[in-house]
Amino acid sequence: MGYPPCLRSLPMSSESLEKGYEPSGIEEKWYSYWLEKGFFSAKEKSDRKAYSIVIPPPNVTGVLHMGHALNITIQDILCRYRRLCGDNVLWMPGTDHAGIATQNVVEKHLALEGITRDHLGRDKFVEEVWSWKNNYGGAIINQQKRLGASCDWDRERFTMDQGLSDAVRKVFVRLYRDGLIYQGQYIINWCPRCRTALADLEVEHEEEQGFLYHIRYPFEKSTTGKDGLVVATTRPETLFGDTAVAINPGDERYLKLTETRVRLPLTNRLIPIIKDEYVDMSFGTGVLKVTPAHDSNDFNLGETHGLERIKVIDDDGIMTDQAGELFTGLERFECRKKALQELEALGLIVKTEPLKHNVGHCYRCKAVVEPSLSKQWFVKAAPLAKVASDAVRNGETRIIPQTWEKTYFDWLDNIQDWCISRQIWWGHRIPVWKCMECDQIMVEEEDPASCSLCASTDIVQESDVLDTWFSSALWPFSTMGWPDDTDLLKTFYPTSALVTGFDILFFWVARMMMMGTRFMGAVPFRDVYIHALVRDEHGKKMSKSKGNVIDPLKVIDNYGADAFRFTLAVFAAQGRDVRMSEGRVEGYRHFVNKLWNASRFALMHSLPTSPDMPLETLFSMTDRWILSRNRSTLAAVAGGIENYRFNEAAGAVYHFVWHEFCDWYLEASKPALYGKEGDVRCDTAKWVLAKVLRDILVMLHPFMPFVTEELWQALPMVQGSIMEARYPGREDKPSMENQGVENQELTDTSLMENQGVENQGLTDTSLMENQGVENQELTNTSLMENKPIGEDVTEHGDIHGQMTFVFDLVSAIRNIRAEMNIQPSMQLNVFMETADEKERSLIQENSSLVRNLSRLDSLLIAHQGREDIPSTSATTVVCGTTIHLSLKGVIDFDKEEQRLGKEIGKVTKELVSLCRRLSNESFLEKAPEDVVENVKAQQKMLQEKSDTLNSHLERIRNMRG
RNA sequence: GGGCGAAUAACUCAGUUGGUAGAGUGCAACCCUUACAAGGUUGAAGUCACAGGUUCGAGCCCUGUUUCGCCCA
Repeated sequence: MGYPPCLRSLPMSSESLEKGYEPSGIEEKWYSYWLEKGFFSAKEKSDRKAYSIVIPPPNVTGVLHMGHALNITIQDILCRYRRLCGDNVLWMPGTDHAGIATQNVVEKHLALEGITRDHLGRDKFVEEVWSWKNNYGGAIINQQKRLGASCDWDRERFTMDQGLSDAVRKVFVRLYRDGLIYQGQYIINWCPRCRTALADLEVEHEEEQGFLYHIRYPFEKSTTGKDGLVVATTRPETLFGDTAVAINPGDERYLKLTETRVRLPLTNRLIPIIKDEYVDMSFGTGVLKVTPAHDSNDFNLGETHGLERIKVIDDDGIMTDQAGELFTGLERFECRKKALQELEALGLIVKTEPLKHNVGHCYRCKAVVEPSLSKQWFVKAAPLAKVASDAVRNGETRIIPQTWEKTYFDWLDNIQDWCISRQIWWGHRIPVWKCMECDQIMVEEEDPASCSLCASTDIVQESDVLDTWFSSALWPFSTMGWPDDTDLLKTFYPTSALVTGFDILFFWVARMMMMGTRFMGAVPFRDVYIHALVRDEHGKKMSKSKGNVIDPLKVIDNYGADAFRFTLAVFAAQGRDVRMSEGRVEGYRHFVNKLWNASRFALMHSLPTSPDMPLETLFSMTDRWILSRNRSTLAAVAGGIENYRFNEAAGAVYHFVWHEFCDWYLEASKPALYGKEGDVRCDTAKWVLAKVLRDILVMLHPFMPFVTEELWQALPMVQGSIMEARYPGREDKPSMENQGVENQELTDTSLMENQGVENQGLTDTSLMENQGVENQELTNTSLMENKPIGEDVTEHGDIHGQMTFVFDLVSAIRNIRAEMNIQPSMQLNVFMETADEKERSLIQENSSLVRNLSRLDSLLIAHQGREDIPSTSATTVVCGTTIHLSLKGVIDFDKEEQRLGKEIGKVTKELVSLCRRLSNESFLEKAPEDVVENVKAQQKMLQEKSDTLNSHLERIRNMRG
C-alpha cells in the first residue's frame, strides 16, 4: 500500500488553503479557465444525450438586475448539473434589439448634441444605433458572466443578426401568404411620446384618481340649452370626436325620449342618439358619448351603426383642427382643462365627481397611451393560439408550476389580434413594398427591384418595423440557424427547458409556442419553468425602505457569486414575489466559508492520491453512516434539480454539509485521522473523507461553481476540472423527456442500480478521473464509483437511526453541561444504563466517540437496575437509556432540580397530548395501524423517561434534604 | 368586474399524497476545544390572518371573512 503512515501526515504548509474563502480573483481565474477549455461549448453532433436551454434574451440596453440574476442562476444550475450527468448541453445566449427602448436611448444620446433622428434621416440614424450597440450595448453579457453563467458564448445571438433577420422575414412572408398577417385600420394603442403603435400587452394599466364629468349635450330642438342628455366621461377632450351618443334601448329613463339628435357642445355639430344593448345602464347617467376614433369600444359601436370617425388628437398628442379654432394645437391634457372651463361657462357641466379609473401607460416610457385610429399590421392570432394552447393541454409542453397553465390558457383562448407594426426605425423593417404606379402590394423575402404587376421601378417599402417580440418569438429556432435545417436544430430542438419569470408568459412564452408549433411543427420546449420575480425600482414593490434597490453586482462584490447564487436557489421556491435580503446572502456566505474550511481540514490530512479504496479497510459506524447520508443527499439534490425544486436541492446539501458532515462526521473522525486508532483506520477515514468531500463538491458545483472548482483543484485524487466530473449515480441516465415530474423522484435504490458500472465505455472526459487506475482487479472500489459502501440497513436496524441515537446521547450530555454551567474543560465520568440490548451494544461500539464528543473521562455501561449509581449525579434519558453524569463535589442541587423540573414539564406536555390521542377510541379504530403503533411506542418511551426523571428528582431532593 | 396568489418565530421565508411545524438572520448564556469567531455548544421564541366545516386527526382539504399584492377586461 502506497500510503504514507498516518503519523507522518502533516499539514501541507505550502499548499494549504487560506484561512477564509476570498472569492475575488478566484472567480475570474476559473471563469477564464473554463472558457479556455471550452467547457461551455455544445457539440452539434454527439452520441450523448442532448440538453438545451435558450436564454431569455435581455434587452441589449439592459443592465443586470435581481430578476436576471435569479433567472440566470437557475438556468446555470440546470446546465451545469446536466453536464455533470454527462449530457451534451447547449445554453444559447444572446440579446434582443429592444426596438423602442434602444431607439429611445440613442435618441436621448443624440439630443445631448442637439440632434434629432429626423435631422439624421433613417439610414444615418440606424447607423448610429448600430454604433451605439457595438460600443455600449450588451453590457449585460459581461454581467451574466460574473454570475458564472456557463452559456455557449461563441454562439451568442442578437435578434438583428443576419440569420435571425432572415428568419423574421421568412416568417412574415409565410404568415402573410397564409392570410395570418393583414393590414387594417383599427383602434390601436398609441404612445405619443414614442410616436408608435403598441400591442395591447405593451400597455400597463394603472389605477389613477380622476374625475367623472357629467356633461349636458342639449337636444337639437332645445331652445334654452337646458334640456338634453347628460353624458358621463373621464375624457372630455375627446368630445370633439363624438359622432353619436348612445343609450341602452331597455333604459327606462329614456323610454319616452322622442328627440333623435343632440348638439355637440363647443361645436355646432349635430350628432344622432343611437340605441345599443352595449351601453351599461348602471354607469354614470346611462348615456354614452361615442368617439369611434379614440376608443376601441366606441369604434366597434361606430362600426355597427355606421358612424363617422373623427380623429381629434394627432400622433404627438396635440388636438387637430377637428377640435375647432379655440382648441386646435393644444396638448390633449391642456385641452381637457380648457374644454372644461368653456363648458362650465356655458353651464353644461352638470356634475363632477371623483373617480378611480384605469389609465393605460406605455410600458417603455410610461406616457399615457392614446387609443387612436390607425392603419397597422396585425397577426391573426387565434389559429396560432389554438395550437399553442393545445400543445400544453396534450402535455407536449409542461408548465411548472402547473398553476400557470390556467393563466396561459385564459390568455390564449381569448386572444386578440396582435398589432406588430411599430412606427420607429430600429428593428426589422416590414418586407412589404407598394408600387406607386399601380398600387400593387408586394410581400417578399428578397427585396424586389420592380413592381411584379406593372414592372415599374417606382416602388416604396413600408416604413414601419416589426415589434421586437415578433423576432423574439422565433428565438428557440432562429438562434439555431432556421430556416436552414442545421445540425444544431436536429440535435437541440425542441429545447429541454425554458426558464423565465411570469411577467413575459404572454409576451414571449406564448408567442414562442405559437411560432414554434407553426414553423417547426414542434413545440419549442418540453418544460417551461416559471420562477418568482424580484421586483425592483420600477417594480411596484421592493422593500419597506423606499427606493432600496439592491444591485446584483454589488452583492457579488460583497459576498461572492457563489453565496449569491446559493441564496437565489433557495429563493427560487417562493411564490410570485421575492424580496432580496442581503442578510440572507451573508448567511450563505458563511456556508461557503464553512465548506472552505471543511475542505481545508480535509486537505491537512494528506488525502489519498489515488481514488481507489485501500485494500484493507475498516469502516466505523460513523463512516458507514456518512456514506449512507452522502448517497441520500446525492439523490435528494439530483431529484430537487430535476424537478425544479431548487430550494429543496440546496437545502438538502446545506444540511448535509454543515449539520452532518461538519458537525458530526468530521468531529467524530478526528481520532482516526490523527492516527489514534491505527494505520488502517487512518487510511479508511481519509478515504471516506475524500470520497464524501469529492461528492459534496460535485453536488454543490451547479450552485457554487467557483469555490467548488477551486477546492476540486486542490484535491489530490482527482484530475482536471470539476466541470468534467460525473455526478455519482447519474451517469448515462436515460432521457428525462416525456417522463412525468412525479416519476422522476430519485431514490437510494435508483442510485444503487448504477453502482459498479464498468469503467470501459467511458468518454474521454471521464477517463481523466480514472487515470492511474492501472490494476483494476487489485482495487476494491474507487472514489468515483458509488458502490454500496456502508449499507443503510444492518441486522440491527438502519444506520441512520442508530447514529441518531448515539448523537442524541452526546447532545444530552452537552445539554446537561450547559444547563449546569460545567466548564468544558472539566472531564466527566458517565454511567449509562439500559435494558435494551441494541442500545447497549450501540453505546459500546461507539463509546470512544461518545467520550470524545462529550468530553468524558470515563463511560460505564450497565444493565438497568444497578445499585451503584453515583450518588451525586445529574440524570437524563435518551430513548431507553438513562445517563448519569457524576458530579461529585460540583453538583448544584438547585440547578439540577430546576433542570429536571423543566425537562419533566416538557415530557409531561407531550405525554398528555399522546395520551389524549390514545384514549380516543375512534383514533385507535380509524387511524392507520402504523400511526397508532408509532404513537403507542412514543407514549411508552416518554412514560419511562418521565418515570426515570421523576425518581431521580426524588433522589436529588432526598440528597439535599 | 373576472382570475390568480399571499398571510407561519422578532425579521426574510421553507413546509407536494392531512399524522401534530423548520431554515437563515437576529436574540440569550457559555466557550479563542490544534478546519472554521464568517466558528462551536446549549437555549428562549409560533392560537400557522380570522370564523366555520370535513376528518380519529387540518399549516395543508372545503366554505365564508379581513388585509395585501399581481394579472386580465
